[in-house]
Amino acid sequence: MKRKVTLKQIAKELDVSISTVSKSLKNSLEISEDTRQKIQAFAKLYNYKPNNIALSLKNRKTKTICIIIPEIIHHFFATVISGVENVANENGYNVLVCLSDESFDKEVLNMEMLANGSIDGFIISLSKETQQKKDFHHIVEVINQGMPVVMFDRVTNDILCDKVIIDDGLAAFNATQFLIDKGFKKIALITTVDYVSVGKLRTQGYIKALKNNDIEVDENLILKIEDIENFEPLIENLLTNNDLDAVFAVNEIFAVTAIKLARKLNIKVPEELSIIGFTDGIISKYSTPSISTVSQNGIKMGGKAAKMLIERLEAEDEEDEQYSTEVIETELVERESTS
Amino acid sequence: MKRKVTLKQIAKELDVSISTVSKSLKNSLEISEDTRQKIQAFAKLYNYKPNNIALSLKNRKTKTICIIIPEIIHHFFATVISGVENVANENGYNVLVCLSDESFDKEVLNMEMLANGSIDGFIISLSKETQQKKDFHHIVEVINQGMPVVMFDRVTNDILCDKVIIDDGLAAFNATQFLIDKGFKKIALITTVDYVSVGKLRTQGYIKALKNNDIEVDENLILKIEDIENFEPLIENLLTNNDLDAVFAVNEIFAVTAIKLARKLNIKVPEELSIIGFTDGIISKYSTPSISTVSQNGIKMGGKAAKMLIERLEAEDEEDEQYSTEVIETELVERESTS
DNA sequence: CTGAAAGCGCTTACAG
DNA sequence: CTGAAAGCGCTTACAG
Repeated sequence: MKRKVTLKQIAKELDVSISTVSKSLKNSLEISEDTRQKIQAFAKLYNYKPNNIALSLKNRKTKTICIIIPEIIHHFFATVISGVENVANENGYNVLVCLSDESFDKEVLNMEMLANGSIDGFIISLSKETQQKKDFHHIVEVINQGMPVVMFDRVTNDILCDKVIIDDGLAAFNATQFLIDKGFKKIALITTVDYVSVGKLRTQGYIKALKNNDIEVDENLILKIEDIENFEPLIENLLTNNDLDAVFAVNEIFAVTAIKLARKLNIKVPEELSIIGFTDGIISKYSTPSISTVSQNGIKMGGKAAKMLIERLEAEDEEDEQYSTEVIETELVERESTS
Repeated sequence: MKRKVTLKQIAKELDVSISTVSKSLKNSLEISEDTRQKIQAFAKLYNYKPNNIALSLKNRKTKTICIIIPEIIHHFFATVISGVENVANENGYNVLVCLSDESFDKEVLNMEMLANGSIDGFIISLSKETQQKKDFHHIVEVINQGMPVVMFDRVTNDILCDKVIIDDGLAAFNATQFLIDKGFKKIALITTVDYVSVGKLRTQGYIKALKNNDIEVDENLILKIEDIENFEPLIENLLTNNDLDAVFAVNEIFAVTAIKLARKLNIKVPEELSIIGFTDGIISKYSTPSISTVSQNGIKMGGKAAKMLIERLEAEDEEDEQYSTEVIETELVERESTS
């Protein structure tokens, strides 16, 4: 077991100074061809690699960025990580992944712990609890310290920073319009409670589409789900008590659950009921029938977020306080659950 | 924008030495109650937090561990990350996630980049390509440098280190036996090529179960899939050309694809064909019919792996070179696709 | 062409 | 009770 070799050891071994070794390894012309070669050969032999931590301390940057997500189990977030990884690696950055588990405290803890020099910047999608509390002090603090933050998907207007989102309202509007164009009138919405930013926006898009087409908004057809555990009876009720034409669900789980319950209730999908989901994940693809859905390109979102963060990190002029919000386009993927 | 405050600045501001500040903040009894209080108050006011990088350099440990996985999109791996995060965080460790994308080169690059002081240890599941090449020099090197490595799921006997696995052979044996007990004789296997360690072991378990029950092993019923892209025709062939009683698939995707193709071919599942999958992921749960499967508790695997790594990191006596292999129990989850 | 010195931000054994 | 010094592993402006 040979420990990692350091400049100091090489210097001692070769009886030169540490500076000479350092410069030789960087191929500095200051050093004579001769000693350079000797030192480089020796270093290669001992497989010398500079210590990253020492470099980080010296350079005051770590070349690692952190992405904080609410849940890794959600396919969408896994997808975003993948996108972040790709462009981060391309640019020589490492990625630290933190899970908030939808908890405000864990989100705060993670940020505080890492803001002290461990990383160069954050990419974050807010936890539910944070969105509910509307307490963003931890993020503001980090930004005030001069550390760049890019928010994605679950963002807030209360914070000024770079953001990458989809147009949730428009996407929901389009999905609903798609159903209306098929001739459907009784279109139910299965959504989240309003404090989840994207859920609220999608609800608004749904309502707008109905109004635009002079269809009355029936509150009984709007199901806002709070508890992620026991929502099946609620959906079952919705399906049983209303003679629905179609359902628009704001995520995969709600959509696939609606499909399964419809089957149980002997409602044929798509013949008697059309269903559209949101997030083009693995469930939508492999469900039977497969689910038509609004695709949200997580890889692209993650890639864009990483790009924005890295550009800010490497910007020379720190004064450039022009934050921007990038909107990733979505598209409606038609599959078996509609028409 | 106030930059992070350092010990040096506090010392200057309060006109004491850096040592005094450092000690005061650690509540050292060496320092008088008085100055301690004064310094602590000041530090709190300026929200002083020690710089992690400096601590890492000083302590020669970073309190961060890295997990390298082949794919984050696989629900199972996402699940393992979650398990690692949990116990790592409980113990004050951060988690760096790296994706090898099943590529040998990316795996090597990731390890080499991080082995130079950035992290304290690795948790890794081998990429396909690495398993095919059987080239493990990067892992051996890291271990030789004294950095602990824990392998999970896709492991190799060629490396001595801590491991956490499931008994793939036994689990496959049990799943096959379960089908045999139902009275099925023509049981097909959809598996991976042999160089994927877990695929091979599962294949062996299947064969052993058949032999144990004096059922002839029919090579035509064993489908080894190499290409992850275009395997549907292969499965369709398998289903069409053999009058199967049951199918055992070594992962979710193969299982759900078999179900979808059976439906297309008008073969009723489970009435005419029973199907068992592997890995209790989200697809199995939400498929129609839902899929009976061998559950592989990723959270538990990840947690165990992290525990083993951290224990080794914090072991006093470095001489304890007793590596162990933990086996996580699996269970057969019965759902709609069987019987 | 080579090396001593200062510094990144911290800790701690040692002097006074 | 307080502080100067050395050190973690590196880089670089400055002397010689």
